[in-house]
Amino acid sequence: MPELPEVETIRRRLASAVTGRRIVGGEAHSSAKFAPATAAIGAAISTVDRRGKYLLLALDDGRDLVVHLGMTGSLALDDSSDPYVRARWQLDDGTTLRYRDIRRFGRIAVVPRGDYASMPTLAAQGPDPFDETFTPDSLWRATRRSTARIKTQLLSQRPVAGVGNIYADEALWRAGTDPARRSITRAQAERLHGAIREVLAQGIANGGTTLRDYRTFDGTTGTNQHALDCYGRHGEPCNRCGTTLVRRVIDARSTTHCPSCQPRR
DNA sequence: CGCAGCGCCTGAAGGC
DNA sequence: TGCCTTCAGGCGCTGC
Repeated sequence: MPELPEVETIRRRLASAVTGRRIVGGEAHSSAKFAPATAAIGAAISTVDRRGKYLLLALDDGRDLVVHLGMTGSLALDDSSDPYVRARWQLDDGTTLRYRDIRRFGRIAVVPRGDYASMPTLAAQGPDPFDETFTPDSLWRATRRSTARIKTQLLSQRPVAGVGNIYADEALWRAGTDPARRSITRAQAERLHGAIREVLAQGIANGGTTLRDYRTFDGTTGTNQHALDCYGRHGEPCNRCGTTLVRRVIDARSTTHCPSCQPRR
C-alpha cells in the first residue's frame, strides 16, 4: 500500500540510480495496465519526480513515464525473474530496472508530458501536501465542495494528493476529527491541514510504513509501522486518552478511530 | 458533475 | 490436513 511517504522514499533512491540513463530495451506484461512500459524504450530519463502517489520519470523526448504502484507494486535494480515481475527496462549502464506487482493493482503509462487524461485521478488530484498551495483554506474550501465523508474525501486525492488509508486514519486521529463526518469546521480544517503534513513528514523520515508488501528501492523495510498511533490499532488503548480504539467500515474502507478524541457531530 | 457501488487481483489468515 | 471464506484496498468505470 504505497502512499506518499513510501513513494517518496522510493523516488529518492530511484532518482540517484536512473537519472541520466537511457532505456535501451525492455519487456512488459501483456495487460493494458503494464504493456505501455515498452513505449519508453529509446528515451533517456531526465528527472524522477512525484505527484501524490504517482512517480513521473521525465523522458528526454518530451514524454513522461508514469508509474503507479497500486497496492503491491515495487521498483528495484534487479535483473532476476519471478512470476510477479510485470515490466523490465534495460538501462545503458548494464543495469535492469524491474517493476514487480503481485496483485496487479498498479499501472504504467507513457504519455506526452502533462497529458494525464488516461489517468483521471492523477489529472484531477489536489496539491502536493508540502506545496505552498496546500493551505488550511484550500483544504477547507475543498471539503465544502463535497458531501462525502471526510475520510473518503481524503482518499479521493482531490483536497490533497498522496493520502491513503493508513495516513488518513493517522491524520484524522491527530486532528481529532471523526472520519465519518461529511463536513468540518474552519478550525478543524486548520488542525487537519497540520496533521496531514505531520504524519506524512514523519512517514518519510521513517522510510515509509511496511505492513505487508511495501519495500524501499533497496529492498529494505520502512520503520513507520512502529510509530502509528491509530491505523490497525483497534482494540488497543488510544495513545492520547486511553480509550479503546474502535474499528468500523467507512465506504468499504477499514477504519480505526478513537470514539473519545474523535467524537461524532 | 458528484457520488456510490462494483470489479479487479492474489496471498495470508482464520474457521470448520 | 485441507478446503473454503474473508480480508487487505487504490483506482477506473458505470449508473444515477
